[in-house]
Amino acid sequence: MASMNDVARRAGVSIATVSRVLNNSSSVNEETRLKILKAIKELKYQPSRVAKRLRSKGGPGNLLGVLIPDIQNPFYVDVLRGIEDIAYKNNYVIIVCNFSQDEKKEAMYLDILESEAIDGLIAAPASEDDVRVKKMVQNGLPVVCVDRGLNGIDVDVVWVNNDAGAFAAVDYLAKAGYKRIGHIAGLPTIPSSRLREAGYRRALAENNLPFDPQWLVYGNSTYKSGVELAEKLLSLPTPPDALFTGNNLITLGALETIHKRKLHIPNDVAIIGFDDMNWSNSLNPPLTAVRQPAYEIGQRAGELLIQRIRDPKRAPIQMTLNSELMVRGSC
Amino acid sequence: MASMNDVARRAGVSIATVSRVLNNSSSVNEETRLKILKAIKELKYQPSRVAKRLRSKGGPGNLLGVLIPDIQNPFYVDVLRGIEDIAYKNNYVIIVCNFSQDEKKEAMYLDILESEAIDGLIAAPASEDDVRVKKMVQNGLPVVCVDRGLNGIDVDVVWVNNDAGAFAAVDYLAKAGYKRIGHIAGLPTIPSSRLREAGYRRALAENNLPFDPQWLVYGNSTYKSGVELAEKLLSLPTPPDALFTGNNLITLGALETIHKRKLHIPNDVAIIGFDDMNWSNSLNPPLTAVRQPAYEIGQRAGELLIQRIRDPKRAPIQMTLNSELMVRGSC
DNA sequence: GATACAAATGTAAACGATTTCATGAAACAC
DNA sequence: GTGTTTCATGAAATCGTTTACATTTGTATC
Repeated sequence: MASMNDVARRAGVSIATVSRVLNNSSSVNEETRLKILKAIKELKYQPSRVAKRLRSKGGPGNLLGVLIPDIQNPFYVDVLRGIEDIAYKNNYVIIVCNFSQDEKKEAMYLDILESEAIDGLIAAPASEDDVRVKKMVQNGLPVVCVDRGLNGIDVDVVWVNNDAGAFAAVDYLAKAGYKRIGHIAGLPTIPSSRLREAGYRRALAENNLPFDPQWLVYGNSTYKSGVELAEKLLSLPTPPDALFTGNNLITLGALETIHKRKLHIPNDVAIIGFDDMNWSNSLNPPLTAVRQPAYEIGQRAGELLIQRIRDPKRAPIQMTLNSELMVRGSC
Repeated sequence: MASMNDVARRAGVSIATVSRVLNNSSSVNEETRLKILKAIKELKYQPSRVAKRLRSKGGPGNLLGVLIPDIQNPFYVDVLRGIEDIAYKNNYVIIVCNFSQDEKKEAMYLDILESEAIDGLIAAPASEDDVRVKKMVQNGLPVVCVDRGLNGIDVDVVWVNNDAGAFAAVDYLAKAGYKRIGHIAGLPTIPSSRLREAGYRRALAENNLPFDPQWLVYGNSTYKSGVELAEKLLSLPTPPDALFTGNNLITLGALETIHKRKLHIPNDVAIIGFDDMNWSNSLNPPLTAVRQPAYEIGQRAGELLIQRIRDPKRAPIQMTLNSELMVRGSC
């Protein structure tokens, strides 16, 4: 790899001049300018982003960190896609850190990101009291949260109205005549899980349905937890006649259990899931789901982050996107 | 962020000694050693990976590039997971480059990766004649290919036996009595697509089924292409009575079309897909599919890459994992 | 007691860029 | 002709490491 020095030598100028041409920072004679450009082409010179990053901290290192809790979850993959699209368009690359809901792994990744001198971070923190992420914000690193906020700290957030989305789903079930609506919730440490649970409870209350604690179970937001908790609910003496599942993976896991038990949806048990997938229509039966605009969440987060990198003093924005109930055949 | 200089000052030694302690590269007095460790702790010093990478090229910068064609494809997400697991265990982080099957974007990303001074690359190149990836191999960068190889270049590859997997699927359909087996193939520029097509043709031949070109269509391996090409095949005067779909997304797209047309699987049309998903069982009906061990592919690729970084002269390995036909209800 | 060697540490150059400051030449005003 | 700008460029410091080389001290060898 040719360095700036090689280019300078070849063009017969100093590296300072080369740098000036590259950043057209100040006036340089047109003739030398062309000489330098020629040399750059001939040597196929490419500036080293590493050197640039080391030298000008706080300057544009063009590197972002993305911290997500579970890359198996299609929701985060879509968010990631949105981020990547925006990042790429702005000449940023992203380091993907999947911490698999493991706080130790999360901490390790945050250390590394700091050490990599990233320009900004998009994170779905492990909890809203996530000390490590909070500290990074306080240290002045541009941060945008997705799906979850941070307690007591003003930070950009992009999310959906989880409470309203959950309410819409459960309300729909109630109005459709289901009386024993169960809920498989995600990790209670995750704010969005709690908000969805709140929506669930509120919908029960407003429809005068009793809340029965045995029908509310908590898992860790994985496929496996969906399988097992559905098993648990459906084995009850009086099992729910409808399920509201807290996310993508839980839904798919629950479906697995329902099918294994040869139960008919929606006659034996109805189901509405939080998170839509573009193949929800091909499920058996087509799944009714609360759609989060995941890709768009990623895009918005990416845009906010790049904005904040350029203007660190902009006041924090909390962006709430709308969820939408996609009614299909599963209830 | 504290630097090595700060540590040195605090411990009353020179930065060289600090560096020696950190890399325990040569003997340093136990007493000063402890002093330094204490200073490191007090200052919460963390070495800068950027500076390290700049200084010692070829040394361990602990940064890998991953170049994948389509992050929407669950197959690659699983591969990515496998890579990430291994990378994380070895203190590497990965820059994820999703080029969305766009060669220009791929080229741009490769430039950037070079400029980021990555230690190694795991790539699913756009084609087996991918000039840019080839050049990186020739330049001595450790590279492992997944899912696809490179023509005329000896390079580590991890993939499955695509031909055999496809054969097994189509052979199964034939033996089950289907006579008009259609195939929605992926991009013919992708080696794995061609191998799957070869397996398809071979299975037809060995079962004495005529090959009808109108039942073989090519798309770009996306969900959308699955929707549209299934539409095309099923609109033929004599439509296929069974479909073999070339990948994950094509399968899901084809299912969408089949359901939209209210066709019954497998009575109206049977389907076997390449690529399994852990929720295949929840599809309508449970999907028969050729399973690729995607997560394991990622792990193996990660291991090979780290090996190669440590020993660049090791002879290239081509690792072929087994695919498996998961028979369920869709045929 | 001079020489040699090992251990412990420091000095300074390098990696590849950016950026401040200095310098020289040309242009202009008086 | 001297002084002041302006334009074009170069020299050198800097970012935070690693590492080749130099230096100091203590100890073993003859």
